[in-house]
Amino acid sequence: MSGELKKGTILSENQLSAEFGMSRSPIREALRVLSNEGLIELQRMGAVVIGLTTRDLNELYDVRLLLEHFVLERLSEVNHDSLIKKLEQSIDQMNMAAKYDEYVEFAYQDLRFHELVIIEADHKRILKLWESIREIILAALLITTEKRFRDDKAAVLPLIEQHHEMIKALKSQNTERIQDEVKRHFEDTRNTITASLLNEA
Amino acid sequence: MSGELKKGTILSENQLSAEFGMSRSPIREALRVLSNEGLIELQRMGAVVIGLTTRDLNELYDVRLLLEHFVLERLSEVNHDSLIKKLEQSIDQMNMAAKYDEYVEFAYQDLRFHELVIIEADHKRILKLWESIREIILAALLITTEKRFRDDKAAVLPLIEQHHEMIKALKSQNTERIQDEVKRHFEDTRNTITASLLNEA
DNA sequence: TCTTGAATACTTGTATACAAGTTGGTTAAG
DNA sequence: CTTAACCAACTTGTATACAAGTATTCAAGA
Repeated sequence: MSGELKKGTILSENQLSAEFGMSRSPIREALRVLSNEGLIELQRMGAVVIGLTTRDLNELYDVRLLLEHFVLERLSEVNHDSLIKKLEQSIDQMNMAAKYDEYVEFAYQDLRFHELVIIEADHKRILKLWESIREIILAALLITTEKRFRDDKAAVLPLIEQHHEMIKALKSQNTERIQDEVKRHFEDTRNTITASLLNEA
Repeated sequence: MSGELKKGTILSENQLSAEFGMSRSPIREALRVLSNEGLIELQRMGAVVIGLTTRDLNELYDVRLLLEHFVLERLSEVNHDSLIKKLEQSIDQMNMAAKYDEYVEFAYQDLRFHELVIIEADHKRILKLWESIREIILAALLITTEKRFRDDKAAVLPLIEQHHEMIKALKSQNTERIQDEVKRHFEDTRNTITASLLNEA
């Protein structure tokens, strides 16, 4: 995802196990995981690195929006005080992370915020789908957030603000308002992520 | 899924490799796959079998509907003659399968029908999600279809009819009609599958 | 009787070995 | 010069070996 491995590169289990000083077994498992995430494609001989195109990132965000839309549809009409408390805590930690330039922590809290919402829906199958894209989204957020912190630190504030807006919308228990707010937020991150990831790749 | 392994049963790699006369490596991979599908849960020692509840099956159908809804939203306004031709072919094969009591072929064509629609959307990430539930849905269809063929063969006809209706709706290029038809079809299968699977489990 | 502890028989994770098959290059023949 | 065939160096999939850690059982002592 960082672009370190160029699209089309062929990875072999032997080569990787030598490179990382471990045996083929854990490498093999890692390759399966990456394949499930769609980052590599397993073929007869060797695993080929799939480059991330703008389209791929858009598709990733299609799925994020799809999942979160579904989840919020279920949550919107109920009161979720304990969820909101956790979300506020997460935002507080984002602020702390921004203050002390801890971009890893910031990215993690951003992910955490959305994950909390999904978990709240209490839907095993949806949670599985989330888990299947969780790592790749975390990776995207890490790369993007690092870049954001480095290039334009002030750009972090509107991001935090958007999460505040989502909480406000949640409190209103107005389904439409909630969905709008989430959609707007995702459009925003979608653009930022696409821009930073494709620069590096 | 057939209920052969009761909920809570603990599977060990050693035990399974002995039982199936193969080494731990392929068993291990199989367990990962089952874990990704949510049929077992990997814990520190042993993998525990997750029983399928009514709720689990409903959740599975939530996801099917979610995916197909998303896909059809994208397809509905365009003309898809080649897709429709393939879908009609699939229905023909369902009819053949019904005629000659080939329930495996029937179940496969049922799956195929919906898979064709998803493939047509040409969306990598959505296709990955589909692939992650494909096997479990096929298993469900196989069990259900076998039971349907055995108990009440005539019940197969409305099922075929529903697929016809979906094609008609697709031809109309009326988004709302398409979505309604798919929803109705899924409600139907959802109930049938829930009923047959829980009897056996 | 209950608790504690040690031994044993499991478990998984990783490393290595081997078999079967694919790819690519080099050599020999036409 | 081209083509075909063989060989060598790779590949993955599976089997096996080993190390580290965990659960359970049984016995001994409080």
